[in-house]
Amino acid sequence: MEIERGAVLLKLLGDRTRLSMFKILESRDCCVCEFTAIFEMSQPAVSQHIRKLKDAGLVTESRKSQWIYYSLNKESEFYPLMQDILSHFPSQEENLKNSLQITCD
Amino acid sequence: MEIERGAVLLKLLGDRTRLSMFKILESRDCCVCEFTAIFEMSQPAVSQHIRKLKDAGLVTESRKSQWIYYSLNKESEFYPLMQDILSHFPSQEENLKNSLQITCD
DNA sequence: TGTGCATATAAGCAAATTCTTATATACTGA
DNA sequence: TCAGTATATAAGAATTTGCTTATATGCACA
Repeated sequence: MEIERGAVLLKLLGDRTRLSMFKILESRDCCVCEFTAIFEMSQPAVSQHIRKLKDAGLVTESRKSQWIYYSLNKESEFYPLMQDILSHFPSQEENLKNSLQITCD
Repeated sequence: MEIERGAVLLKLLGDRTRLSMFKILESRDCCVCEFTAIFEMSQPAVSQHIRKLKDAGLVTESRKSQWIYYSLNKESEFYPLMQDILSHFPSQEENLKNSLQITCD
């Protein structure tokens, strides 16, 4: 992988919120409203983070009626590196628990 | 490793110049004047990048008369992750060649 | 068709980032 | 001790980032 392009990926992962998002997406797909609950962050803020990931081809979206679920894009040239990086971090179960009572359905 | 602290490392690596520096330091120690030649970048700019790496404990320095050589800090808690990341990138031999005629000595 | 919820996007702002130039410090060797 | 080289640091400017608030779009369901 090119240094130039790799640096872009690493910069995207180099943000607390986005890194957590990735780690969560590693274990299950999520929609925006879940992230707003998990991170106690405004909906536009979450959408803007996701936009960056989508623009870089790191995540894919699939609409399920009102909701849009985001997943890690396993086809991305960055996916192997992403996996390696994520393996160094603990699962974000705690964060997920925080949002259990607010899960959208 | 904590997400919070990991994001700091990834942000530091998420810069084209610093990522190249890391990759070069993986194969050999370097001093500031070499980096200025390799990257065709001003000396203060290089020093400021290195300062960030040093502050995060990612590199160590050792003075050799006039020159200060920087090395990857193998004792850093981040070192295993750094290694994993760097393994995805090609060696920076080309950049090193560019500076061969300018090596300081 | 109209209302409500989920999401996207735009515009604006404050803070962070990355340079620049200027200057200070540390070492070497005549 | 002085001149030259290597490096660090400070201050300032331009750019980028990550939020905010306001508004638009898309879908579901009565």
